[in-house]
Amino acid sequence: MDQVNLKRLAKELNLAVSTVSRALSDSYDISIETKEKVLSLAKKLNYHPNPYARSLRKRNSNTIAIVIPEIANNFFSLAIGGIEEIAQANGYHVLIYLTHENHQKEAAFIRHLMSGRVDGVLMSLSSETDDISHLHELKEYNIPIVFFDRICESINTVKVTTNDYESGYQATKHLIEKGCREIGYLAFSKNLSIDQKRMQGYMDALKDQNIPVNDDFIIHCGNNSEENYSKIKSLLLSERRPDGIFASVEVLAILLYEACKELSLRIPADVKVISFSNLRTASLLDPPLTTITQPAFEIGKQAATALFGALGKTASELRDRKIVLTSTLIERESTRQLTRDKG
Amino acid sequence: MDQVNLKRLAKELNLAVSTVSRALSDSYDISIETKEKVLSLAKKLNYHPNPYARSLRKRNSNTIAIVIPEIANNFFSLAIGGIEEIAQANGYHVLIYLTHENHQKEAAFIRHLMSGRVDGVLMSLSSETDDISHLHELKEYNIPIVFFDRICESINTVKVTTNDYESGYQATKHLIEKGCREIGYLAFSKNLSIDQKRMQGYMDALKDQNIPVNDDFIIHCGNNSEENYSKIKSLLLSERRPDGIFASVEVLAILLYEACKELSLRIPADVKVISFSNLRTASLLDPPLTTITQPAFEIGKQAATALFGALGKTASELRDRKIVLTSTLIERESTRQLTRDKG
DNA sequence: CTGTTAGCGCATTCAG
DNA sequence: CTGAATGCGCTAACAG
Repeated sequence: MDQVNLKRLAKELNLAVSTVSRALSDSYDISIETKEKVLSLAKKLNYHPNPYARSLRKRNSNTIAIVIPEIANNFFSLAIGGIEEIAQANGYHVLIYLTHENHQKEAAFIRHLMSGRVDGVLMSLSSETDDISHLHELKEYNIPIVFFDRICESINTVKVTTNDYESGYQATKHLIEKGCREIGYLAFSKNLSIDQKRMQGYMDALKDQNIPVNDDFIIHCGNNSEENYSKIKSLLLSERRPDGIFASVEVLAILLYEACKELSLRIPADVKVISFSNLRTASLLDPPLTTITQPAFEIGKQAATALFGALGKTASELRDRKIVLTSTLIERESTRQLTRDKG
Repeated sequence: MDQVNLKRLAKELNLAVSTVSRALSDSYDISIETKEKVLSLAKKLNYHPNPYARSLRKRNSNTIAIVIPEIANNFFSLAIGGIEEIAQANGYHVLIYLTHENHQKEAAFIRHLMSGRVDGVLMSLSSETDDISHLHELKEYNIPIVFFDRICESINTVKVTTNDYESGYQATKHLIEKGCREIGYLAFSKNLSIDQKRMQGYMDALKDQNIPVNDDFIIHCGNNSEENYSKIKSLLLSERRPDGIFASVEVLAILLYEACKELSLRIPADVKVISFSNLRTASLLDPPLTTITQPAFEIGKQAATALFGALGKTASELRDRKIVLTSTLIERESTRQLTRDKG
């Protein structure tokens, strides 16, 4: 089947290519009759404008990129859903790039995006990233970027997060109020400001209650799940085992649960747990997991909305600002006692 | 900053545009010296070829599309991860389109993709889709499509699934072996062949054990979570409550757990549950969920690999065939008794 | 080994 | 209201 393009339509209708083009874009100076003729033929021949020709000509792509560490993660899946919804509503296409927490890949993706493939970028930093020259370069190309969750503080743009410091403070305070005095913290990455803030909240909450910070209780995890698991086990097996643990990210809470199970430690009798998490099954866990839940979908939507707000504009409409959404502490009490009594 | 393109490089080096182009693509008939000159200037000026100009010229996009119902779903997240890995390895870009189980959206996306925006499509059908004319149209445009999981039987192409019939049979047999005689089935969509097959496995397993199929035990769920929840509750409250339930998809298992909790029904004492599921926390649920786990990541990889195998080729290399991966029945026994004894 | 020429399909100026 | 001409940035055929 021959390509059906403007030239083809024009020939069949004895019109100029430019006329057909304008008719299809509903230009005001085309007669209604020719518009109808053009449109009906276009529909009949199943005409689809070539997006790459259009992008080349118009110097925009109607496409954005999402650059994130991983996707098999409740937070990011939900956020992508929010982004995609806004993108769809704006007629935009969404490219997705997974860095797998790898700085090299992240830099390569970002550098590629300087080619003009996308009109804007939505990004969450990889945990490995400490050098951010690639991000500065992208800015020089005038490609707008909006950060969400794992933001980059030192780039001037819109950053969408939750109230990480306050949440960390609140989580720790929650454990203290539950009677914990020896509270562990499972850290995820020194590079990420979200983790720094959550940890700062943790430390300040301890200080405010005159509980000394014990560095042995702060476990620095990384991207190796096996290693994280054994570090967590070590913590649980240490002489002075914590009576409460705050996991800064969901995946560490899951490992913690697994480790407790392996070691036959009871949650919350032996150790109380709270975690940042968007687990849908948090209330069904054994025992239920008390979480700091982020409005992930909304974060995606806000980030995308901020980006699209800047796309049409002239200057960098993305003036440096933070959009801070509020996460929710959801306490989930075990119903097991209840069930057992009934059983 | 002025655009840096081939013309610019050519001018600065007093070369023809075509020479620069060939030097950059490492053509064999360019002298090493000019190649080096070109490459060093390109690097110095931070040259990035315009992907849309290239796509327009070369009539390919180095891009594929993933069209799926949703993303906040363990199966699809994992599958996307697999797809993305293969795409990255092949230097391809990945566009993502979420249909939200909506047939209209699905058809609109597919029709848009006839424009040539992508070189191929990876797809999982929306549960609403019964009319598949859009898929036939896409085929006419010679855009290869590979289905995974929620395949479309009547389109001739590669289809990647798990052994759904056998898994359904096995799951049901498992419940029977556990002593269940009144086994419910939570169906997800009449349109989807995976559900039909799982259900057929369920029915055949019952028949083989001379257990009559009770239509009241087959609950047809949809895309409305509230409704599904109340249907599940009705099942659990029915006079002749099932003693075992097979959930055909993960989300229904979660609802089932929640309903049991609300009704203070004990799993597995009152009702045993098995489900298709890729929940990472299956073993941490209360009680642990016995699952049929699909190799979701591998499914994504296989689907992508099949698609890329066809991209370079001349004719439709996607001859009609099925790739069937094997899902795993993972039985998870409650350890609660154990824990309680120790406590 | 390198330059010239000719489009890919589209949108947009400039003429009528 | 419509047509002719131009070029977005790139690749590829054809010369030399």
